[in-house]
Amino acid sequence: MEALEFFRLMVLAGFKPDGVTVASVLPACSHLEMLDTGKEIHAYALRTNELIENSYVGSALVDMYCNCRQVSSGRRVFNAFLERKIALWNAMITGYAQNEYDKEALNLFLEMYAASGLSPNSTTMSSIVPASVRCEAFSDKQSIHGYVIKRGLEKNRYVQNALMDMYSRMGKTQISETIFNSMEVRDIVSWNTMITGYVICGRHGDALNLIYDMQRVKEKTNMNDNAYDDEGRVPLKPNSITFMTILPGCAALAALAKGKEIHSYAIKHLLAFDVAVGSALVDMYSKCGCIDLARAVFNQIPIKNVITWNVLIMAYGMHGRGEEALELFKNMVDDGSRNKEVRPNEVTFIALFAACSHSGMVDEGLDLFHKMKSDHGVEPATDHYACVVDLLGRAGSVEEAYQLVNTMPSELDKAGAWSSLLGACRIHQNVEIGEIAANQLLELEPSVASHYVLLSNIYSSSGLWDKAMDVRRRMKEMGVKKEPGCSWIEFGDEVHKFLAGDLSHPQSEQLHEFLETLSEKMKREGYVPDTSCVLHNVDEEEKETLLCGHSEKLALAFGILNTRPGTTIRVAKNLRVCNDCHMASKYISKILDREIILRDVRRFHHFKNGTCSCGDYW
DNA sequence: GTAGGGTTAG
Repeated sequence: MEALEFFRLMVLAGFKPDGVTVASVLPACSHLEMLDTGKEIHAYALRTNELIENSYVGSALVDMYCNCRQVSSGRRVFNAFLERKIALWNAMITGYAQNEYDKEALNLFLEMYAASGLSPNSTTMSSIVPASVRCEAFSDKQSIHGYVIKRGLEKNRYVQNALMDMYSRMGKTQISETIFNSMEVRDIVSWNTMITGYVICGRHGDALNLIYDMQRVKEKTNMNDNAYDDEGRVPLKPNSITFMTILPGCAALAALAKGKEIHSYAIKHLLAFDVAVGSALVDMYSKCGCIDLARAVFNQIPIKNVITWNVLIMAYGMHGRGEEALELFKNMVDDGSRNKEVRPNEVTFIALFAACSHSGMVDEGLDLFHKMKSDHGVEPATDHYACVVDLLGRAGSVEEAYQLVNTMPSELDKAGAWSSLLGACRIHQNVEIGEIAANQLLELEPSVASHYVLLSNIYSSSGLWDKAMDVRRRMKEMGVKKEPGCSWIEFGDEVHKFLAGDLSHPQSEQLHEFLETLSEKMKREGYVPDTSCVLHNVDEEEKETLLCGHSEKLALAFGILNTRPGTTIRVAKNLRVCNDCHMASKYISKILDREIILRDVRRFHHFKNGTCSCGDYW
């Protein structure tokens, strides 16, 4: 800021800023995204031949325009230069790449090479590598590594970081590791890139280990000081990017113990109260089944934004606590009247409708839907319709839900709404409307497995076996495959995964035996296996066996067998929980006196003493 | 010049 003020004073006082002055004040405009001031300086430079022919001024102008997202203005400045130095080429290439004009960046790179005879340097390559990664038209990505070596740029930290990222995104984490391990100097970006690489390929344990290592290296470098960032400081403290990379991984895995460790690091590094990290923590706790911890973290974040609130509203909704979600929304609106950072947005309403839907609060949800535009300025979009159709349909008003789909504005995509409607028809066994919805969906999204599965289930639960088989056949013909059911549970340092009917787990035999004995005990208490979700053309006894192989039951059995009596069991699943597993979990919670927290793909089920927090409404 | 951006129904 001061630099800019100084510049103005200088001009006002009659001094003529030279190229050096202008080229050093422009980066300030660029950094602060002060486009108008930047334009003012550009206009000033245009009045002086000496200035506008200065290549450094040109590069700074290109950079300023591109940083203010005025890429075409940047290109005009670039074009005006006939004699182009490498800094000018780099400014334009980087400008393109940072605005994701990847093809343009690559074309300019080729042009630079062909037309000017200039050799790309490390700056050029650290923009070209990410641009080529994103650019689909550029297929032989790995060849760029060879090119980097040919140019002797493979020892540059920025280029190495960019290459590591490239390999991670190509699924070749091992090569990223090789580069990372070979680096003489690593900075925070190197570490974060490697951590991200591990998260991308699902190696969460390795990602976490790297955060440990990071802190050890920090101690080492404090002594010999061979790693530094741009300002020459020792940089190897995790930053907010580190935490935001790893926390969603913990959330997805429902890895509570790991999440808590990360939380303690975040506290240690004074980042737990950062709004972005804090929001990610709230989400992590919520998705690990700890709604009260999520609330506690939320309460401690001093400055919240709309995402922080949305995360918590969503969390209460997922846990079936709709009343509290609405209460939070009131607080949010209240807070938003003073702070425009927390005004409800389109995601807020999705979270609210989901919360109402999970808690059967139809009237409250509809009321919000009718007021969202008038009271909060949020236009109902296609996703909102899909949620409200779900809200109505799930509660049994299938006809009304159908009417809502029909009254949707024509410009909106209806696939989501049809899909909600189809789901409702499955729950309430409405063949007629289900067929209508399915016909639309099989037209719009012929390769989505769930549409076929839902329709087939609607038919078979109404005894229309032939039609059900027909849909299955059609699905097979289309080559559409259903995502296999998968459940997982954190145990010790690892997350154990189970697929439906999985026999690969080392304790597999023991788990199946245990489930069979348990099943007998449950039957004595009144449990009747619900075989309706097993569609195979097999007899009842075989259906029961198939049910025992459901992934959530296997994960649950694993948890019970490997933890002390009374320990709460937390299981997560990639699909919705099936009727029978839901029922069985209720019995198990009672017979074995265990709290079971089961997260399905949409919401939580807290089983305790024979009942579920969802009230059997899901 | 290189790393991420957290929340989203079915």
